Amino acid sequence: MNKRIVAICSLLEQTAWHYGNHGISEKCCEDLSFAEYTALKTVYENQQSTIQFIGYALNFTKSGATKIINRLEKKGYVIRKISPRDGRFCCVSITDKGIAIISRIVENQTIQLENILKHLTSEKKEDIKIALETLVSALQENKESKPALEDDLKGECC
Amino acid sequence: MNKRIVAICSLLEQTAWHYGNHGISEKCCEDLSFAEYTALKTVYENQQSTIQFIGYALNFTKSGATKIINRLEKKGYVIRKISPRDGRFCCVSITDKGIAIISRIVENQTIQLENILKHLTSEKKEDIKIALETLVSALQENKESKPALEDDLKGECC
DNA sequence: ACTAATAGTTGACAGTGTCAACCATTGCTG
DNA sequence: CAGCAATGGTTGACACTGTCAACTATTAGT
Repeated sequence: MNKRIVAICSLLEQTAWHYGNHGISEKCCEDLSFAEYTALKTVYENQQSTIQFIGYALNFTKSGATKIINRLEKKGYVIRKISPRDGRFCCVSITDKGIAIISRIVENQTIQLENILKHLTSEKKEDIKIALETLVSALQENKESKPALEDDLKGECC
Repeated sequence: MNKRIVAICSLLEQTAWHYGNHGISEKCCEDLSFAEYTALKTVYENQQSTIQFIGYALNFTKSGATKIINRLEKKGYVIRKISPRDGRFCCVSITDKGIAIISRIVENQTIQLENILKHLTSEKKEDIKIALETLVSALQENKESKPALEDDLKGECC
């Protein structure tokens, strides 16, 4: 077994734990869980997302997606609209309040991470960024794409 | 706000999501959740861990740690023993069955990750590894250490 | 011995995602 | 155009899982 890959795997798990629900959420997600924050960010980055799209992005079932959007709507961070083009679809978009909290959270996390990485040289930070980019895009490619979703619903369901 | 740090933050969140409960667990953790797997790995790497130590490693309360060890014990992956040195302590150690499942999971994940990263050159993989190492050790340093735990209980409570 | 501190356990509870069944809308077919 | 299948979304029952607060048991200090 390739030792380097094993090591990367283990490192990824550690960062995942740090950045998952048990590292981040309590400190800087205000009234959002990590899942809710991720969902909200998805909506933020893909205006007029459908419920299915959000579910796909989070690896949730559609009912899971419905519920998380319910919570976000109740808290005032997103709004639902029925698509005029096709009454079955639901267009979820972020509110100003939603944008505000996303900004605050990103800012907080950035400050924290900046502090954690403060001892590293600029080059090292750049290396980390590039490495993560490579990794994430490799992960993305690996995720089997649902063409129907990708093509049809990319930000224009309304 | 430092754009590079913001980017790293976002990338970390994405990998965290991939490697957290919603990416990994269903595919290769058999009958273990990601949390249980992490706990088991902690026990594996720190024989004779106390409950508190496991809780600390996972960012769980001690009652959370108790429960996760309960589950692992019921499944036969760890055993409890009361410390002969101090009857308040609980020494948790991994069983052969536990070692076996850890090995299987690590192997599966390695194969998966190997596949995901197969298009990258050896140098790039090395870069990723080094970058993650830097990051993880920076994260580790940041985690305020509980000296009492660290000194007293490191693998020798029994 | 009495008291305080510490390790661990327990039960009630809340948050959260899945499953299966359901409704509503649309599109296809004869 | 009627009927039916396909699709998007919602709902309620459920199970899992971690926290909180209260508890027991053991040890250490005076």
